[in-house]
Amino acid sequence: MKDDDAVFRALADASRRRLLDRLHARNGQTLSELCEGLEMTRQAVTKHLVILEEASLVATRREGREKLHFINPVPINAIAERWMNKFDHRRTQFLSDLKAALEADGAATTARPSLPPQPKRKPR
Amino acid sequence: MKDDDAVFRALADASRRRLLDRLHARNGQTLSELCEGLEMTRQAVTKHLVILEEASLVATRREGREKLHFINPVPINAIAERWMNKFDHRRTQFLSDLKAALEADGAATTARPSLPPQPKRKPR
DNA sequence: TTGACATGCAACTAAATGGTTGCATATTAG
DNA sequence: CTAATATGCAACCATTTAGTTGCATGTCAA
Repeated sequence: MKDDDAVFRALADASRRRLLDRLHARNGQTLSELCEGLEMTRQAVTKHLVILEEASLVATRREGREKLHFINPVPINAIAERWMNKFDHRRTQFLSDLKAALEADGAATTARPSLPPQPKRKPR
Repeated sequence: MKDDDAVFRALADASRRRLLDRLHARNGQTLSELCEGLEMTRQAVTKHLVILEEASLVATRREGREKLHFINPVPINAIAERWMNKFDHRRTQFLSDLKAALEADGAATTARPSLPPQPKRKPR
């Protein structure tokens, strides 16, 4: 699955996810419609949409002087499904690994994220 | 869901996804183990792992002089599930929108990505 | 036809990102 | 103890990225 990359990268940006949300709310919007109310230039939005297109997350059609944008649900579902399956059949295993790891006598970082800095033990 | 962002960004990089794959293959590996065979410095790998940790995709435990890394399947499943649901209940709608859009008399870009450049219609 | 509207293109900038090198520190094996 | 091993930290660098501005082009309505 080599061109997952484009999809992952496309989804990495919050503005682009917001654009997808907008299309999710109403499919087939024009560029200007998608720009409305965003604190971003039209050009910025254009660039985001291009990236979404290149990841095949959005398809476009020219309608006279305006460009309509449509969600393509396929790649996102494909990835979500693949990654879910990937982690799901081992999910309980991973969870018990994790639990064991965190409970072990070593104080896992992620479980206690904001511990005060441990006083450095005096060097030998 | 505000801290999806960290997860999406963490998953955006192919090296990090590869690290997750490695952990998926064998959970609880040390830093040096995770470095083996990668054409990347240990420091680079460390940075990637930190990003994965900050996204809570990986948890770590210190074991003597080595650091063990464990997959946390929760956030990735959460996101996958949420995005799948989001697009799934409208999936057929989106697909028919898409089909209609692509079939419309306008030649959609995404569907026919490598068309030869259309001869420009002569200007008025 | 003309002007307003919708989009496209290019050059530029600032900041984030992925990576490196060099050195410091902690732990374990002899 | 000492040396080898495992990791941590900081400064630095190159590239990518997200955004801007300015201008060009295409299309519609009056």
